[in-house]
Amino acid sequence: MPNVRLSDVAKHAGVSTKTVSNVVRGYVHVSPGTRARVQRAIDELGYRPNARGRNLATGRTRMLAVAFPDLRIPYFAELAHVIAQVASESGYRLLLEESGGPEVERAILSADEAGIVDGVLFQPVWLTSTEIAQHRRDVPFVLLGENSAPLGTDHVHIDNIAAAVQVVEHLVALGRRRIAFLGVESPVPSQTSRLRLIGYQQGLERHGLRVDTSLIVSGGAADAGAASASLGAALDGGLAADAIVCRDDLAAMGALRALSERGIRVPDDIAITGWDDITMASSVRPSLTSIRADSAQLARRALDLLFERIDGFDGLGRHEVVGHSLVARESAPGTTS
Amino acid sequence: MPNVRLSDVAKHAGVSTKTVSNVVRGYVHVSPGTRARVQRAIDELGYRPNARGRNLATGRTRMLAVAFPDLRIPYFAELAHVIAQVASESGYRLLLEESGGPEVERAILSADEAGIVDGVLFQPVWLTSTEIAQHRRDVPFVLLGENSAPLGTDHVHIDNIAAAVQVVEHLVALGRRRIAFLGVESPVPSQTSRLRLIGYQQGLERHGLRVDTSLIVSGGAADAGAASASLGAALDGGLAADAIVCRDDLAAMGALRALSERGIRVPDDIAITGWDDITMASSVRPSLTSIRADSAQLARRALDLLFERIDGFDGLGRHEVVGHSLVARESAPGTTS
DNA sequence: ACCTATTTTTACAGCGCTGTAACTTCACCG
DNA sequence: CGGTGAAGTTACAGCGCTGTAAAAATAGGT
Repeated sequence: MPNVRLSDVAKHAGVSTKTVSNVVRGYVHVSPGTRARVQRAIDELGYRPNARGRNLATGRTRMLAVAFPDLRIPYFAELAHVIAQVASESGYRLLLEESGGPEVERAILSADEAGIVDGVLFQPVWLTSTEIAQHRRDVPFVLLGENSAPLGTDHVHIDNIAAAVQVVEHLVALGRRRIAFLGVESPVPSQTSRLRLIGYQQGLERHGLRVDTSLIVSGGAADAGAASASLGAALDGGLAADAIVCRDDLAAMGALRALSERGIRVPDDIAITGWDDITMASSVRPSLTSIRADSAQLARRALDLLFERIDGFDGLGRHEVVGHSLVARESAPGTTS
Repeated sequence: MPNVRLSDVAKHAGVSTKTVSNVVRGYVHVSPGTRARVQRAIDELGYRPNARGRNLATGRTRMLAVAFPDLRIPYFAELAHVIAQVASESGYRLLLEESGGPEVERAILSADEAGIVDGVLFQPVWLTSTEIAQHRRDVPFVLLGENSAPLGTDHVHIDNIAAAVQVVEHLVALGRRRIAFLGVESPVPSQTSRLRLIGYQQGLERHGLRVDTSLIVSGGAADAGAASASLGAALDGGLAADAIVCRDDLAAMGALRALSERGIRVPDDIAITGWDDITMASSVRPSLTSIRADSAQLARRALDLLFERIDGFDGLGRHEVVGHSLVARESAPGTTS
């Protein structure tokens, strides 16, 4: 059974192909009679519109790529979910692109094939703003996350520094004074970690606490196992802290494990905070105090900016900050609780 | 700057469009001289092949859809990651389709638009085999997971029943006798839960243990929070168990929390097993004994079957079983440890 | 130098659809 | 009852690429 085409339907219904197209597309100005006749032909022949033809004719695919480092990291998976939801409301589907390394990030930016997707949502981790700016790009894209973006590029993120300050203040309010930081990549910290560290530092300084580099533990970014090992080693090496700001929830979960193994109680002996508020954060014991980005808003804004670009907007890059909040849970309870 | 097309390159290089196409495609029979000349033209004009045109001409898109219930569930996110890896080795990209409900599952099966993807990997949860068989499908697809598949459809899965038996035997070897099961959906259990329950039951019977329905706790499938609540209520209601087989790792994590809240020690008082061996399983404390599907193999086989279908194979459905293993960890340690 | 076999290149006809612009039809009005 | 404008419909030219088949160029003998 050869595939049924628009023209077959047209012939069968005795109308022009364009009219069939109009019916399929739901164009308003089609008389009820014609519409019914065409619809019958469609049903009788079992016609299905072919997206490839349409894509070529319209120059659109109604697909967006989401380029995230690694879907196995819950934060990205959960964010992808939200983006998929919001995008589907506008009739867009999502193409997965796991970047997983600098080369792949570069490849995504300068994809040598056009026309696959209408736009890209990209969370760079390894690439710097300048490098991003250099790569030509024929597809509209919007950057997500903490990496600073070049002038011409849209960018949506939360205020990491402010959030980190907030975390420190939360801990200080709890009476903690020796506040460590866990999860800095080594030897080169990611931009994400950098910003969070800056906020951490600012938070300490704001309260007259000295920044003690021995309290900064590297290793274990977005990797609970590694975080557990790193923190474990640090603890065994004499790390004396009464709170730990973790770079992300996975690091925090690793921290929980390392502490539990050593009989250190959370939050009694050491308070812990995570970051991202992944679903799991509320289910572990103790549940994690964490920074939650307003991801619905993040997705909404990022897609709006992207859609504008797709529609031809070509102005300067817009940099948008979406809200975040500190969710206090057992690992570093609110002062009231 | 109007987009550069194949024909522009051809003109610029003084060759036919097909020759340019041959160069771009890496076709062997192109003389070095011509190839160089064309390549120069490509570089000079900044030409990028347009996928839409190619898709239409070839009738392929080199994209596959992965239709999973919910990416926020770590097992699916991690599986999607593996599939993406394997697929990309064959030059395929992945389109995300979160099914999230029976209607969407149905929509995915009988998608009324053709030509978006070359094939679909589908893990149905709500749809039954008969329903799946009824839906016409113009795109090749392969089913993943436990739901039984219709005769004409390929299907890759692990042996859930055997794995569940194995779990029970592991617990019995640990000396546990009152083995509960947590995470059955209510009122209608998913096929997944059904199979695991069957295996659970078989395992018990094999050791002369009575199946006690009061030990079967419903609620909390793939939802740690709900699992914690369900189990908590059961415990408070007098559930007396010395081991709990959880439907999945998320349920197990919920169980850990519920038990910890009540001061019940794991595994001393109650041993716990999970299922899926998500990344987190090894990082929580106690780490989770879990069933690990050989997901690399799962992805590999599923894609191979799918590729065969895409290449025109039209035989009966193949049903393949891939391996699994029980990973013993702290929550239900091996007898040797 | 001539013929055959092979490599390299080309012309051309689509793939299946939509945008444009123009055409036809029809209701409505003066 | 012709004129006007909107509603409904259509012909046609692509969108950018590749498959086919055949022509042109080259190589390999004798």
